[in-house]
Amino acid sequence: MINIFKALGDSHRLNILKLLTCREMGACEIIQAIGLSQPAIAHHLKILKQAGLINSEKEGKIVFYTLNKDGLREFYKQVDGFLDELACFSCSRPKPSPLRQNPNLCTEMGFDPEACEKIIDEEKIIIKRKRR
Amino acid sequence: MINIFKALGDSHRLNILKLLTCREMGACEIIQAIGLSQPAIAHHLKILKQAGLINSEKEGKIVFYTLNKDGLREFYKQVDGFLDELACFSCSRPKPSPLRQNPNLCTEMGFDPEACEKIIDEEKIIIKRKRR
DNA sequence: ATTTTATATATTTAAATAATTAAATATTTA
DNA sequence: TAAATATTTAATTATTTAAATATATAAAAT
Repeated sequence: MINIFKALGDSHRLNILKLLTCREMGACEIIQAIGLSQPAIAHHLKILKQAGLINSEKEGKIVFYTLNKDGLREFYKQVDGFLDELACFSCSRPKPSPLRQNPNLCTEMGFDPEACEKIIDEEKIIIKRKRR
Repeated sequence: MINIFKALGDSHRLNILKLLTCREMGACEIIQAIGLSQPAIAHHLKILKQAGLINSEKEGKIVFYTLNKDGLREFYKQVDGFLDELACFSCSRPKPSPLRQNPNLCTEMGFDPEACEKIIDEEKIIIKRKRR
C-alpha cells in the first residue's frame, strides 16, 4: 500500500491517471499531453504500472495504457481497511497517555513499555526500542 | 489530497499513525517507539499535522498527539470520490485511443487535440501542450 | 528476402531537485 | 536550571528529470 501512496504522491502521475479516465492512451499521447520528456513519462508510467494502477498493452510500435480497475478497487479496499483499523471509527475516545498521570515517565523509564512492544505493521516488524 | 498521499508515502509516518490507534501519545513516547532522533520525529509529526491526519494538544511541557478522525474520514471520502470519478466503475470499457485507427497520429499531428484540452485537475489547470 | 531507415518506447547515465536525517540551537514550561 | 519540543542548519539520501543510448517494430529501399 505504501508504494501506491508513493505513486499517488506526484502531480504528474495523478494527471496521467486522470487522463486515462474512461479511455486508453498511447504513450506518445501521454507524453505530449503532460509535456514532460519521453524518458520522464516512461519512468512515471513504470511506477504506476508497478503500483498496479495501470495496465499496458503493446500493439506494434505503440504501447497503450489504461487504468487498472482491479488494482484501483484493491487499493480502495486496502485504504478502507487501513483507515477502519486505524481510526477505529466505532470506538469512542483514544486511551490517554500514561504521561498524563506521570509526566516524568519519559525521563524516568523512557516510555510506556507495553506501547513499544506493539507490533506496528503488517510485516510483523517490531518497532525499534532503545535499551536502557 | 496529494499532500495526504505524500504524508502517507513514508513508512515512519505510517508507523506513527499505527501507534496512535485508539490512544494518544506524548511526542517523547513516539520518539522512543519509532527510534529516530527527536528532530526527525518532530518533522514527521509536523507533516502529519499539516496533512490533517493528527491532532496535537499541549499540556505543560508535553505535546500529546492523537489521530484526527475527522481528517481521516475526510481523506477517505476524497479517495472514494477520486477513485469513483477516475475508474468510473459503472462504465464498461475504456474508449480506444485514436492511434488504434491511425498509428501515425502521434507523428502527424502530435496527439488528439480534444484529449489535450481536457482539464485534468481540480485546480482547473489545463495540461501543457506543445505547439506546432 | 535482406538490408536500411524511421518511429515508439525503454533503459542508462548524470545532473538537478527534493526529502530525510542528525547535530546544534532556540523556545517553552516546570 | 532542567526537560520537552520546535526550528535551523548541513549532510545524506532518494526522486525527478533530460540527454544519450539501446531495443523493438514497422515501413521503405535494395
